[in-house]
Amino acid sequence: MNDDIRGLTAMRREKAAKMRAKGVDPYPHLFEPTCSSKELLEQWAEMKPGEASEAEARIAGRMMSRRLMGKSAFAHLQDDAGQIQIYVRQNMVGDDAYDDFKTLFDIGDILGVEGTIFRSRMGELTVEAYNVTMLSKALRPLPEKFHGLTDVETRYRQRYLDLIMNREVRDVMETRTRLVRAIQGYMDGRGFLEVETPILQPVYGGAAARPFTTRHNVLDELLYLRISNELYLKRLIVGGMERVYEFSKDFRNEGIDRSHNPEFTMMEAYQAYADYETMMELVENMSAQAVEAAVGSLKTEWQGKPLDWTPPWRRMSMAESIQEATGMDILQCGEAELKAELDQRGVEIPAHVNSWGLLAMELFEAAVERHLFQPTIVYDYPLETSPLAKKKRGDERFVERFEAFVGGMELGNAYSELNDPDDQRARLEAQAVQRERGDDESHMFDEDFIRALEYGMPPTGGIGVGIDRLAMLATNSASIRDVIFFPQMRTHTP
RNA sequence: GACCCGCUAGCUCAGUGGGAGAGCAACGGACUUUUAAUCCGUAGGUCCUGGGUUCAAGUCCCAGGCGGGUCACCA
Repeated sequence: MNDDIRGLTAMRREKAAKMRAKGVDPYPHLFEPTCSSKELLEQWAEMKPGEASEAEARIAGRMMSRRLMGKSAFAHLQDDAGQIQIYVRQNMVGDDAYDDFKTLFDIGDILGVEGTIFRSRMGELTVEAYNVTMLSKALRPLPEKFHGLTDVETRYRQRYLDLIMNREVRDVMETRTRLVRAIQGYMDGRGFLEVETPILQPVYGGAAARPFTTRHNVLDELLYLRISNELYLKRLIVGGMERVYEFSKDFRNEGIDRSHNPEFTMMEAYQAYADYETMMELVENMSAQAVEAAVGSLKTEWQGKPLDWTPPWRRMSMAESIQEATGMDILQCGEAELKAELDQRGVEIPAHVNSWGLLAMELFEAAVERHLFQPTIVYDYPLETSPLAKKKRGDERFVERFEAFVGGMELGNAYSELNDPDDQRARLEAQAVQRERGDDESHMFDEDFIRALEYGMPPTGGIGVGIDRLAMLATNSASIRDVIFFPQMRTHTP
């Protein structure tokens, strides 16, 4: 934003110019370190304070601190693996080089150092330099060394600065990557094939949400950024690919809060010749295995309370869960009683919530969902809530659907997938009616998807798991912004 | 979208209607095992923006911006 931060940037630019005047490039092309800070620290772990070695090392990193003491100086370099101290002595590097280090180098610069190993009297392993090279001159100053960078807005908007100053950020993101790797390993091991399906879709579906829109110029067509990849993965099941999964970046044009980012990651999986009970076992075992691989334990902490991922998870029907929380048996209640209970709880009922099933869902969300702390599977949802799920065997008021809740958040959603094309057509037509009544999040009608089902889809179980939320839970991060490198922010208008 | 809180030096933060401050970073000087190095000195401000009240506004009021939180929305 500021071209010159109170003269600090201009001063650093001048230093770069002075280097160029001496024939030294402040942005040289290559420097090849022989080891990392971490490797050195491990290799010399046994060295005692005051000891020195002839062994040489070449390291590189960002100078994070510096202590100038006349004719010698200590500094810390930070690299990918951590930090290591360097020692620069005038009669070792030479008068000119030492003077450059003092006057032309700044905290924040990226340096290359060649030197020998010793451990200081105070016990810190140190590289004594005989050569210090500027690898990249930093024109902007780093935040203060002790308090670092804490302003959350700056941390999100300038994540690179956050990463330089706050090591925990990278630890969280590394855990996230380990989760993803572990899930891929789990799914691959069960014979699933990882696939990719379109992000740009002419008809969006697979979820109830408002989409982002865009336009293809040459086709002159309106396109939607996917809110889900469900209908494409089911087309693959129709095509005879019996086990598929995809890590899908989905986009939903809704509010932003601690557990919602407009662009987020969902892992969806579909398995032929399976149903929602198969998926219950899958989500428990997959999540548990991923969490254990990522953080080393099945027992984690979430917002001050212990969380135990060990399968099997608690299971109850939605009706049971409502009865437990409110004492009401929704199976014995009509719409009027549900409405009365919602009124009493101060819940405003949206216009499109106009049936027993939708009212029951409303009550579940208001009274139960946020209290499901330990991993819990809630199954059998009212028919109207899920146009893509099969009706429940033996009770057609419900569908074979479950959601998994952890820490009061929805982690996953699964069905015995609807494969009767005529039933599917009827359900999507009912959604169209809902849409006309003002529910702008109801499903679009996807003619080609119906056509695919008309060729025959085997009985199938499917599931979607929120990867950002799993990462939040595994790393005890209170906000989804802490597990996404670049969370959505309003554009600054100066 | 509603309500609450925050926004002061590069960073972290004090600031009681009347002189805009500290620490770190920077700049100059001393110092060859320091590590929040130490010591002496210097410079650095759109107090988020715009109005208003007042003799006087960083401080009080109104509107707006950005962020955080709570709620609403949220397959």
